[in-house]
Amino acid sequence: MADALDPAQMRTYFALTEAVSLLQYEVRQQLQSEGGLSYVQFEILAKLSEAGERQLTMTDLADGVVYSRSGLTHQAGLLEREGLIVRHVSPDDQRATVVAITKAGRARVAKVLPGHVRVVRELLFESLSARDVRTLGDMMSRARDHMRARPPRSAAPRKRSAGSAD
Amino acid sequence: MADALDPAQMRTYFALTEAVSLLQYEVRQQLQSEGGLSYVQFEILAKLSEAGERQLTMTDLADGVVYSRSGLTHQAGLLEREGLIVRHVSPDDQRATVVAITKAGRARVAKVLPGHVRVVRELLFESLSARDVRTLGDMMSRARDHMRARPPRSAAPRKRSAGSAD
DNA sequence: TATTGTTATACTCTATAACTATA
DNA sequence: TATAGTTATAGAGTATAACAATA
Repeated sequence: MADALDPAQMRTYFALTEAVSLLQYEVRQQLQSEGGLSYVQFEILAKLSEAGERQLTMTDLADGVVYSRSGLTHQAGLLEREGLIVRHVSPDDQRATVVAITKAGRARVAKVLPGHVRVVRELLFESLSARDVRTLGDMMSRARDHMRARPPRSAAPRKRSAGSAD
Repeated sequence: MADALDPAQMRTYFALTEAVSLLQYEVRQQLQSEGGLSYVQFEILAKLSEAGERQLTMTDLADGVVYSRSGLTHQAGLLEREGLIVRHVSPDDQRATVVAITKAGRARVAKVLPGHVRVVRELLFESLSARDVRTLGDMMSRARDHMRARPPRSAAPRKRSAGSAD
């Protein structure tokens, strides 16, 4: 029977998806109610925050988020309209668009971050010991790297390398 | 500094969300391409499958999935139109709607399940030992129970108990 | 009066395809 | 010719509010 997971795997898979789903639900509620941000918008702002001096292009951003270019353009448009980011043509490559977070953008992140952290801490970390946190981090880092390394089975997710084999 | 997670927590949180996000993305792709099902639709069918003889109402279903009633009605409508489920008035309570999976519904689940399991196994479990699976299952079960037990902070998620406070 | 579920509606998210401009 | 990004557009998902029917 190849098309079944063993009981332990089933239990783990369900617990994982359910826990993460509950966590995501709360996180989204918090970001929306306290900062008027969708999760994706928060992710974009957070990435720009982290970047510091480094100039990020639209492609760099799309790289992190699992997202289509047009979707990112749309979200960037919304954020720009709110004055949270600015876009300008890259001096290095006229085709590229450099995205930067504004002061207002940083302020917005600062506004929602405490609540965000509070939710994550109360929901997720409150039930985990320091040792659990390390163990979970190790496992998930490994899993993430494994998934990232895995080449897409069939359709290339038009990320950067266009699949000529198709 | 209460509004920050320690480095280990940050790493764990990011790894967890990123890994799960990658996994969900692949799972969704697979369900859509192999069975024309959204994840929510698959969840509904899976729940009905598991239920066996037990009769589930719309409310029972909404209970499992984090979902509004109208959203569930919408999805149930789509599934019924495809002949994958049937709905009829409950004999016990005339207000309630009993939902049941059809033969075609079971067939659809059987059709997508192997691929679903394959994705989960290849992406998630391939990088985890049997011991990891148990450990992860324990932690996530604990976290899930903790989150389920937690009363909503402010707005009651109109599930069943209507919040009279506010 | 409270509960179950549906309907109408509107809004957001996301992706595809066509397009422009630059390398 | 390939790449970066935008635009137009269309479809799916989700939620709110108003509603009907039953408990």
